[in-house]
Amino acid sequence: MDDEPDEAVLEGADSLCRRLGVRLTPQRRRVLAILRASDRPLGAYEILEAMRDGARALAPPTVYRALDFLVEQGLAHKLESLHAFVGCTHPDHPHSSQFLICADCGLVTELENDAIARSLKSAASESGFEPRRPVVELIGTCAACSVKEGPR
Amino acid sequence: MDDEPDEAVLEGADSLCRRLGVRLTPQRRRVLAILRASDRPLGAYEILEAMRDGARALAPPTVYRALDFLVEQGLAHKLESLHAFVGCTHPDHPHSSQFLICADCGLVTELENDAIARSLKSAASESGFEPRRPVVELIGTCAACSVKEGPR
DNA sequence: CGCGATCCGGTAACAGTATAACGTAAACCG
DNA sequence: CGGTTTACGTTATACTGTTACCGGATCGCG
Repeated sequence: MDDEPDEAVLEGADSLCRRLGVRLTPQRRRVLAILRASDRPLGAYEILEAMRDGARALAPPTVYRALDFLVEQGLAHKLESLHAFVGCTHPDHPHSSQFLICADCGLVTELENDAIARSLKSAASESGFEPRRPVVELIGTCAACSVKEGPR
Repeated sequence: MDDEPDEAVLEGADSLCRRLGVRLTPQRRRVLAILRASDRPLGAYEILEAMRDGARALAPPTVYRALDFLVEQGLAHKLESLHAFVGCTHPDHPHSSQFLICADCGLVTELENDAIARSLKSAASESGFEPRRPVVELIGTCAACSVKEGPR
């Protein structure tokens, strides 16, 4: 059992932000830590709850601001179809990712598939469209759940 | 006053539903008409507003139920990143579509690109994932707006 | 026809997600 | 240091979507 690979990840985030010239404040770092510690996507209000400090509760904008920052820097992703957020599994380099979301067990897998990225990019440029933020989420059944439930 | 291509579209929807053995009730037909008459995605509450009949206002579930139906039959699509809905531009055959969403002017273009669909499907099956509902939305700048604003 | 099953839609209340607007403090930079 | 920008706390509120319950229409069938 590991002494937190988390801490290493967070230090990676620190150095990434230093490179980008942006500030990974304690608040933002904490939100990132919560996301990374979770094995599933978290809603903003779940994060809010996880951040509460005894009786003292934070307000939504605090968490939304931190999330905006993390998403902007590529340290986290928003899953539009779930209204939830995940920590990025490989934030070190810029990338466009895709998500496989199991409707049955909630498992989310982040892909970084070049063939998909390329086909998107080329379809967009055929229309003269300049993509900025791709949202690619496949909702379906993961391998484990397909087996469990049997082929339909 | 109307030779509206709309009426033709709605009749197409009628016959599609007959084929599918489902009922395109007046309520649902009306929501579809509103979507098709709009040149941009509409939120559920905008549709609600468009459906209001003088002083008499409908309640949200009415519209959400109609939208659920339309989306299920492929007559409309939900844009997850906008929390909004559009009428489908080619509902006649089952298809998985992709959307180009201009963050600047709001223009939304529906694509039906096989290369994208194939690359998604193959990436999914590599993971043993069985896709059911694809969500593919590219947020960026459309051709017209790219020109207007100039290359950055 | 009579009867149950099912589908559709009206209504009230509410749950969940996200933002606006405003103020204060801390960090950065000349 | 003084001015500017950035981050964060707080209140209130807007927007999006759902639960639960009910009555009426429609359909299948004996």
